[in-house]
Amino acid sequence: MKLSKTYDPNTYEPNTYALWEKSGAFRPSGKGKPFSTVMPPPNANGNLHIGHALDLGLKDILVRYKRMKGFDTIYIPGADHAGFETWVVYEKELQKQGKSRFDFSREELYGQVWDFVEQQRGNMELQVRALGISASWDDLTFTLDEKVISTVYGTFKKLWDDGLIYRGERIVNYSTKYQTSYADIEVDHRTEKGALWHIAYPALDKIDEIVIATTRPETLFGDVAVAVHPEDERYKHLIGTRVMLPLTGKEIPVIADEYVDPAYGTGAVKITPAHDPNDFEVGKRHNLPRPQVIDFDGHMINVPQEFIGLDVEHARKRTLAALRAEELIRKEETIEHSVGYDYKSGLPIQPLIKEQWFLKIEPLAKRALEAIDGGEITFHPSGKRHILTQYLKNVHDWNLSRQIPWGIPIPAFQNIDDETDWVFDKRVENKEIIVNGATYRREEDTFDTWFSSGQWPFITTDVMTDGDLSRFYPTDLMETGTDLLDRWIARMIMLGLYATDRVPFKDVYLHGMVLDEKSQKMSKSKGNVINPMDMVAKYGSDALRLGLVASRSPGQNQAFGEDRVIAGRNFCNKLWNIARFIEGKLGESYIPGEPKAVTLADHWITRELSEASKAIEKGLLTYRFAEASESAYHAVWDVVADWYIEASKSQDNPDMLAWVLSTCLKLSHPFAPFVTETIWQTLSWHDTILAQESWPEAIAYDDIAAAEFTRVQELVTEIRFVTTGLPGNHKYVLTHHGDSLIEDNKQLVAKLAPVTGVLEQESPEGVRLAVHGCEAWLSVPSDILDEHRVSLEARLASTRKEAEVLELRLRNKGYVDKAPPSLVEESARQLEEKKVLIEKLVSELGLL
RNA sequence: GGGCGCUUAGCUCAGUUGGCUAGAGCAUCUCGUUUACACCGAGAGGGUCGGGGGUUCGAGCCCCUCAGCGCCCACCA
Repeated sequence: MKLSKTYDPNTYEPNTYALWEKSGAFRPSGKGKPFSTVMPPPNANGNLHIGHALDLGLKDILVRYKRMKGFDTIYIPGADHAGFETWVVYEKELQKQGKSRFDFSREELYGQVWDFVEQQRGNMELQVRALGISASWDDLTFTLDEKVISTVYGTFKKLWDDGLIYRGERIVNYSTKYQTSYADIEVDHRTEKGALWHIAYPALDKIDEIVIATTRPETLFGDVAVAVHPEDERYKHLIGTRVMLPLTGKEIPVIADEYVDPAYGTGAVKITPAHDPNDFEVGKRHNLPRPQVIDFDGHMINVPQEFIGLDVEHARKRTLAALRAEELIRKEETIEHSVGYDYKSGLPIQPLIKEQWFLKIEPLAKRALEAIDGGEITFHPSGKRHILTQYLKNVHDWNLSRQIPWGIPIPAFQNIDDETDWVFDKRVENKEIIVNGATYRREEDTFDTWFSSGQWPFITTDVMTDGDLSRFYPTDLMETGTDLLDRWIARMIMLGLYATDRVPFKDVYLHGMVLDEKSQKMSKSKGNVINPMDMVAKYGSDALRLGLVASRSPGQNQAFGEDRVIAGRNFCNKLWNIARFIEGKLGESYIPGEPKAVTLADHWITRELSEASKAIEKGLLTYRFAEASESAYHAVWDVVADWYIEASKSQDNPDMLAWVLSTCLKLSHPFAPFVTETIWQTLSWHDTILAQESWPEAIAYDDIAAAEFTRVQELVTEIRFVTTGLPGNHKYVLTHHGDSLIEDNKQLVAKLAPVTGVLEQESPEGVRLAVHGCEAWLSVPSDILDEHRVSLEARLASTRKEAEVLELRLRNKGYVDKAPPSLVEESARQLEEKKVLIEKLVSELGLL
């Protein structure tokens, strides 16, 4: 097959992927030790972003490597219904149509979103393929698949039976825009400047007063008490008395509670149980009522007429104005405080009381901590472990309820005659069910998406039903973004341990965010988002993968450099041209024989590729992807292309050439799957699939011959250095005085180095080459030798300095006594080499 | 209020049990159409590893300290 001059990825990638799929290359082989990883399911109706390309690509590198190493390998793909995210998108669609969620029943909405998602579901999966991800598509799991729902219900039932699920009225983080509650973790806390108002609440005697401090004056209508610290001398006399709640004519008690910090504000706090989590707790302790004054849509209720219906912001202004009019504001100070925002809408989160389903997290968190502390899970980078344990130590009960229709319905029913009587039942397609003669009405809320995602590893491997894939659990690797550490990783560990008694994965690898070229976070609003598919179209899928992986360390956010993608593209082209050269050399009718190292270059390349293979494996097994890919890059480019191919032009060995090519392809395959497979398919001497080939085996070589080649390299490099340093673009004759290495490798040297010939002479003349391993001269005429003197002198000076450093080191008793002997030997050897060079340089300068 | 991370060549970054004469890609300079590749080849320049102190035979790597950036967590009104 004739290959074009440059590799054009777009011509080959789709066909190559189709070949893989058709041949079943990505299905687990059923042979060997299992190796598994699970894809963090991308949003089914979304598009992949650059972070996905990194995320999916890193795992794929390892998966492809393990497959080649003979593991029974599976990469389980997924698609996420992305409950809330998708719902927000769909609700916008509804708005465009002039409709709202209240126009439909839950079933209708669910059906509509299902169709909406179904329409564009293919995109994401096509994009994953375009990235060359070797996923086992037959095992694709969508987060609303039957098996997901049944497993989630099974876990919920177990939690319910174990008394870990409870329904409670609590302060929840509520998005008034999207009309649903959030988990703590979904609230975006921002530190900002705000005002702290000191407001006087008059005592009943109208003479005394108590001044409270608040950032939220509009909630005073919901106040049920003023709290002070029990030991606070300033207020002790007021404890137990009543004060007037401004603007309302209500009387509220002054109570004592340890929660109050006497040093903050005025040391007196208004207590609003319905709109502040702390106040809620105080209210509970003191058995206070909890009137709600802000409604779920963010407007004022149960307040004096003039405030009814105002949104929070206006209510605040009007309340302050009214207080000012009554001269009750004593002070206004500016403070820094933290405000919770809706991460989606950017509006403030309202703490509101709502009855929700909660999961008692403590026992689960405790068990997760034990597993982590017991070393059952390894983290890369290891430091992230502490972030997780810190989270697990402080985590609060998890609110599982979401008031959105797009999700897994909570399988609970409420007795219509007894609102405290709830039963677990999976018949969620019914609005009402009869149990023991009583009618129960269905819960309308759905689960937080993370409740099902948190069970992903054991759902996708069918552990609970002991299915075919259960051998892949626990999975070997969980690789995802650092941002998902608590919201996802923590929950998978907790729920995995709870449901299966085993950790869901052995290793966690966390990558950092892919930032834009200027190290800024990518965001739609900044317009700096890089679409991975654009990169694939421009440079090819492999180039993108190589570019993303290069020089990237775990857990570290890092800028995206198109430079690196270009370097990746060039690497693919390099491979392509190595193949063109070798295939051209071998011809269409080549029949492979046993590769056997014959020439010095053969021995050397065998050694180099065997070392490269080891370096790549070591890199991959320690999750140092960048180092591994660099090893492959270096082996292909600097070793094979720059030296071996060139050397083969003077002495070739077809079977070795074929072996070198296939070894290059195998070693590079995890990092550049498309181009390597494409080339593999052009090889005339076999019809296998590279993705299913085994990792290269080392072949025998002679150490001495390999070392001799490196001496030839040193000689060649020196000739090149000297020649380019001289004026004019002349080539010279290389002469020597019975040096067998040079004499035996005349043609090789002449091929690699810019010389007009290699001659053996009785008394060689010209520049004596400062090379350690051999004795040679370059026939430079004396009139241009002077030009060489300057560089020679510089060379001598720096070599002397280096020798001096080595000498000092070896004279240092501490070094000789304490450093490892091999290191001392190495230094001594280096010093000897330097001395030889100095001697040569000195004699050369003397000749000039 | 807690925790984490970063500061290494012009740019983006590697550098994990301390042994480095500190690397890569891109950029720069010089030369080059040699039977694959200009998405190329050969060669070169460029860094007191943020500042200061310490431990050590030896520190980019460990400890202390200062400075500058960034991120995460948190129910103090």
